Amino acid sequence: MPELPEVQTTVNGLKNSLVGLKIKDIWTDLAVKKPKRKDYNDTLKSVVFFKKFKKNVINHKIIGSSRRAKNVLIHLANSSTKHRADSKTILIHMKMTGHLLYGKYKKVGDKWQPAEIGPLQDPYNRFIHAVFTLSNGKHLVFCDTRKFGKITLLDSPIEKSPHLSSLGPEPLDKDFNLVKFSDRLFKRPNGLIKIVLMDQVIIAGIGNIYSDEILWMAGIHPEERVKNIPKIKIKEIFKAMKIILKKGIDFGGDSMSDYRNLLGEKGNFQHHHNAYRRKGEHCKKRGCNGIILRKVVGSRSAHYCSKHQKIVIRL
DNA sequence: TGCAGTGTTGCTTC
DNA sequence: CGAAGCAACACTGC
Repeated sequence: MPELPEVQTTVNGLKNSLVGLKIKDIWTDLAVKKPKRKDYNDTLKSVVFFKKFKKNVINHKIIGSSRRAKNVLIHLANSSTKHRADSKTILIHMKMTGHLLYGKYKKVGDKWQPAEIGPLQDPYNRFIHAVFTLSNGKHLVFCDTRKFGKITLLDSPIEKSPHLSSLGPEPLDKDFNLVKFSDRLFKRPNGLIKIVLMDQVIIAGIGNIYSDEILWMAGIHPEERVKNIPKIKIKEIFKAMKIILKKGIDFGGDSMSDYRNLLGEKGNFQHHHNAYRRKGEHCKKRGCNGIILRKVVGSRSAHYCSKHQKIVIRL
């Protein structure tokens, strides 16, 4: 589930809790000799990579954390004071069901569990597949029900890495303005607006929940083709994008499903949905008496108002 | 009990 | 090149 606001919430937690600590050990049950997919070869799902990863990460100090698209980045201090280019960055992509947790953990048999009573014991915080032991005796834990998540290591400069190089601009960057936004969308003039908004090459960080909410606010049908959207409506989408993503961050992310923050607690954006997962309910837009519909668009489920999000008829 | 549905992405095919 | 479909995986909820 994690989209830009959820990843940002996790990164904010990492900045608060982890900076200055050293990584003392790493455990995972994901690594196998022969990964099923080529793209797993440089992730913790490969035994060979895991060995290399440990060598590069253990005893290194965490100096910061940041977000790029839906990726969590954990920046490590240089391994050598002589070679600046040595600095490494851990990249974690949570995909569908991953999240990072921080606290006291203990290993019981071949499973890890929280050592103390609290939010880390939430049922969705089981399924632990990687554990970083830190120099203060606490742990950074990666739990991921469906095991789609990706953990890898980047050399600097990180933007050159194939894991990041094809990503579009950050929607919340101050200098990402309406003209740039429009230029990005029109790289896919025939694309359906919902699918284009979620295309990480066009713009980074938007997924299914936030695209539904953005289009609801802008009053655009998810299957509208980019080339058919009038300029004034492009501006509405742009404004809605900035507002909705910031609101997501302000509410600490969306925990309608399994997302939890670094301390294992729920976010609150799910209480403020206007479209996502509201099928059959009344539209909340003032003066609108539409009903929220659900339709599969590009093999994703789209939610939109029957009345104020209609396809524009062009003559 | 069984099966449809689930936030993401990258690979393959056309 | 772009669009579409599926596979990676395992659980929840009807």
